[in-house]
Amino acid sequence: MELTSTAGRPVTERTADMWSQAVLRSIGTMREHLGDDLSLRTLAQAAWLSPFHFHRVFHRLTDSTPARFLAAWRIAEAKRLLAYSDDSVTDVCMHVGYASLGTFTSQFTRVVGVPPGRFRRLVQAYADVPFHDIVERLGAALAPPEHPEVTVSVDGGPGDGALAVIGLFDGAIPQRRPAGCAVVRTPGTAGLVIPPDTACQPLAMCFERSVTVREAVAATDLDRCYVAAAPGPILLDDATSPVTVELPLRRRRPTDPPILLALPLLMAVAGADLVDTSLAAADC
DNA sequence: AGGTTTTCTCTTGGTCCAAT
DNA sequence: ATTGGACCAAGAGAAAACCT
Repeated sequence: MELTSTAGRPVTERTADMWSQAVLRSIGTMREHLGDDLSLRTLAQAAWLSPFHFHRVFHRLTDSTPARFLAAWRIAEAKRLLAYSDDSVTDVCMHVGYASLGTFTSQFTRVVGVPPGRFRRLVQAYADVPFHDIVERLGAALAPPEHPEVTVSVDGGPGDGALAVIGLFDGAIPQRRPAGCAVVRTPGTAGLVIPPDTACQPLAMCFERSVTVREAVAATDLDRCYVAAAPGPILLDDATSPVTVELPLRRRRPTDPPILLALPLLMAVAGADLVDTSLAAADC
C-alpha cells in the first residue's frame, strides 16, 4: 500500500517507516495496557506524535481509527479470556478496560454476535473441534446466490484445499453481522449479493487445519491465521456489475485488526441448544 | 448470584477545513 | 509535513429492571 500525505502526495520511504514505527508503538501500548486508560492523547504520546496527526497516520496504516482498533483489541482479549480462563464475565470486563459491565456486554454482543456468557458456553461446547470442520458445516449450509453481484476470488493461505470464510463487512474489522458471506475452498471463487444502497468491504479469513475452535475464536496465533481484505468498500454500479474482487490470503500482521465475529461458529452449530435460532438464521 | 438489556447523559472521537 | 479549531456523531458509563 502506498502511503500519502494529507495533501495526497506519496510520502518518502523514511517518513513511511517513521509512521509505521509510531503506529506499531501505539499498538504495542494498546496490547500491553488494555486495562488502562488509553485515550487518543495517551496513544499519540506513545507514538511520539500529536493526537491530530497520530489519528491520521494510524488510519492510513491500519484502515481503522485508534478508538475502533482499541475497542476491537479489548473485545478480542475478552474473547480469549472467556475461552481460556474461568474468570467471571465481570472480571473479564474489568480486565480488558471497561468500567461498565453494561457497556461491555452491549459492545461484545454487538460485534461478536452473542453475549459473553453464551459465547463462553458455546466455545466450551466445541473447544477442541477442528475449526475447519465448523467452516465446512457452514459452507454446506450456505446456498450460493442465483444471481451474484460480486465474484470474490480467494487464493494463497495455508494451501492444502483449506477453507476460507468470506464476509461483506461495513469496514476493515471483521465484526458485526456481515451483509453476506460464503465459504470457499482455496484457491477458488464465490458469488455474493450486496444489499441495496450498502457499501460492503469483502474480508476473508482462513486457518490452518490443525486450529481448534478455541484457538480460532481466541485468534492470538498469527502464524496459523491468514486474512485478506479488499482495498476498500464496494458500491455497486448498475453499469459495471457484476464486480470481481481478488482476495490474496496472507498471514496476519500485528497491524491487522483482530477477528471479532464468531459467526462461522454460530452459523455452523445452528440448531444446537446453545445458539439462539433467530441469530443462527442470520441472513447471510 | 451472576449476567443481560435498556435508557439516559455526558465525554470523547472523527472529520472537515484551514493555517503554519 | 504537521497542527489546530469547530461541529457532529458515536461510544462510554451509570443505574435500574429483568432474566437465567
